[in-house]
Amino acid sequence: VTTIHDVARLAGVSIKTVSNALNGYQSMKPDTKQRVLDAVDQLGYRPNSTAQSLRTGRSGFISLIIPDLRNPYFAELADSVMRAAEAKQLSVLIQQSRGNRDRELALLREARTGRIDGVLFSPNGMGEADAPLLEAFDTPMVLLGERILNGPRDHVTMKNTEGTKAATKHLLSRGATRILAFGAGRPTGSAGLRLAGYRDALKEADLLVDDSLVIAITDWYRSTGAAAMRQVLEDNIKFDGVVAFNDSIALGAMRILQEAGRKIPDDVAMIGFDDIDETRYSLPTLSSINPGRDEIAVTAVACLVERITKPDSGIAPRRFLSDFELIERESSTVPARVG
Amino acid sequence: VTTIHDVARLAGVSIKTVSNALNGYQSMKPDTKQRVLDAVDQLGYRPNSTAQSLRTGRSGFISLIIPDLRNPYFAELADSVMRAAEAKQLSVLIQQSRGNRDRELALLREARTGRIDGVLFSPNGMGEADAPLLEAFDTPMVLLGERILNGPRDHVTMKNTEGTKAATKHLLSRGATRILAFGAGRPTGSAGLRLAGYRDALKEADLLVDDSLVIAITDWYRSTGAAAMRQVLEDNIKFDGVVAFNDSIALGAMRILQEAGRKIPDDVAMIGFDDIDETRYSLPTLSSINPGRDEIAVTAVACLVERITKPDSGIAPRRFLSDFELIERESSTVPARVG
DNA sequence: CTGAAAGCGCTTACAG
DNA sequence: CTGAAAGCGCTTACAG
Repeated sequence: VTTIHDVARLAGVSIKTVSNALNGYQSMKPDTKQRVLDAVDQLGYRPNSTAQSLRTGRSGFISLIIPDLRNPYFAELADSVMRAAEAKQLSVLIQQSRGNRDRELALLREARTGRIDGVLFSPNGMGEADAPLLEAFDTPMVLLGERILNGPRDHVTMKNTEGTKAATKHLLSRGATRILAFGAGRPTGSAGLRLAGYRDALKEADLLVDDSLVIAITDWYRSTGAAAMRQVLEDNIKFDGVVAFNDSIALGAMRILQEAGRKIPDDVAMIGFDDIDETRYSLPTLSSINPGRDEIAVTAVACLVERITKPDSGIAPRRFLSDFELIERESSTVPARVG
Repeated sequence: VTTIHDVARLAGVSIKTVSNALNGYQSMKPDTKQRVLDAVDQLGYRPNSTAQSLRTGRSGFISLIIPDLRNPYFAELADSVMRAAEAKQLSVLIQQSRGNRDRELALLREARTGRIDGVLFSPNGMGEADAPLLEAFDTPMVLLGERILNGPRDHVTMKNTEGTKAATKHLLSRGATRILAFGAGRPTGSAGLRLAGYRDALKEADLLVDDSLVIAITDWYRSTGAAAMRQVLEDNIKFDGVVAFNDSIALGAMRILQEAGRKIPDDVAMIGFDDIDETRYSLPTLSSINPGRDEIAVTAVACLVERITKPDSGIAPRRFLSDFELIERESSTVPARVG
């Protein structure tokens, strides 16, 4: 392999001059610089980034710890984060915790071995009670998601409550009167926050919450959404709108409704949450709340970069909420477009 | 930060002894070792992996270059690769080429800066014609996918032809007589190979290929599958089976069929290809060809590790084909299970 | 504007 | 069984 010494020798300068020419520090005599650059080209020299890393203390890597890449939401988040990081010349190391608390802790510990400049952490196994543990990790860190809301770290998340509130109002404005809150479950985390938004919207419209319309679903997959909707139909619950707390359960429910002969949006108007790619491909396409994934990614990366570059700025943990956007698609359009 | 020198000082030994104790080389006096380990614990010392990397010439990172993480097939491949790599103590750096040839070349070049031990490359922008270019990269590399079949590198892929052949025979054995080859397109790559399998199966059954049953779809998404199926219905083509060349187009087509009142599998039996997670959640669940993604991942990683550890073994490029498995689900079951 | 030298934190022949 | 020292390939004060 060719090193900086080979280049220096060929160009007839010291290695310092090679380094300067490549990194653009200081002003140099133009022809010296050119000679170096020519030598670099001729040898096909590429600086060894491990050595740069050891010397500068920066690797240019950040890690993104998420539960599972097979979950479309996280795959898309990862994509957004990679784009945001690229703009800052950072590479992203995706790590899957599989929702396992021990793995999360192990990954956090691993981040301290110097090959990673900072961590974007979306906890899943760890919860609010573990917040104090995070202080033990001196790695720059930004938290994502709703599992740890009051940790000792910067936190970037979305407007869960405002999002479902807007979704609910949207269906109300389309004439729906009996709307399912589809996906309630644990009182904490996203589910609780999103249910609160549903309640807020009804309250503002001077409507009472009918508890039989609040449908519990703990894990939010296509299959659990389908199963829950099957049960709703069996229980003969009357409804003309569905605010689903994520897109997957909405898509699962949609198929069941259609098989039962209910037209969407004519008989039942639907809206999901997350705005995953699939919502653009389903039939009908699914209205959804875009929680601002790109903004979350950009903000989180910017925050992390700040923590990395100013490790002891003494700035207290900050909270950021991205703006959401209601995306209207066929599933809640009146009158219904023909597919 | 604490370094190996701090540990050595506290334990009253040289840094070499600390290194030995941690890496388990050679036999050591047990109590010396214990003293070192105690010091490590007490200081919370973790070796700096960048320094290790510079010294040993290994980073423990491999990169996986894929077109797009938002494509479920690649998200799942990435997951499989990460598992396989973890078993070999390697971390995976996922890089998205977005199907762009220039980006692919840039990522390949970047891999030569020393922070990456080897590359798992699934070309998309680059094609067969670019195969010679790959020789310019001295990085250990294993090719995935069907874009470059005869490159100068190890290649791990799946039994495309055999898979669709089995799928087609499966539907024939279920009584289907007019089966769509759903997703033909470019003659090269997966589409061509999979169409060949369809033809093989018909030939073995002494059936002629009816060209009106060969449906062209260039890009394989849910939406393009839906559109193609709409067209098929409009054209009034008679059929009672669908061999889809991937799962996404099958899922898109499925919805259109159901909206048109066709029962699956009673009126139309269906099978896809890839066995993505979604096939387990759709209604009906979708039969599919599992192309052996885990085996591909394990083989590719093993191959790459061999190339990394024996860079000049002089072994010629090798080809591996994973075994496939036909997964029967509701969409091709006779008689139909009730969902 | 450029060179000689130190040092980032490790591992590993080389001695003893 | 362990220590002193070299060196992986860079960047960056320190001189000149």
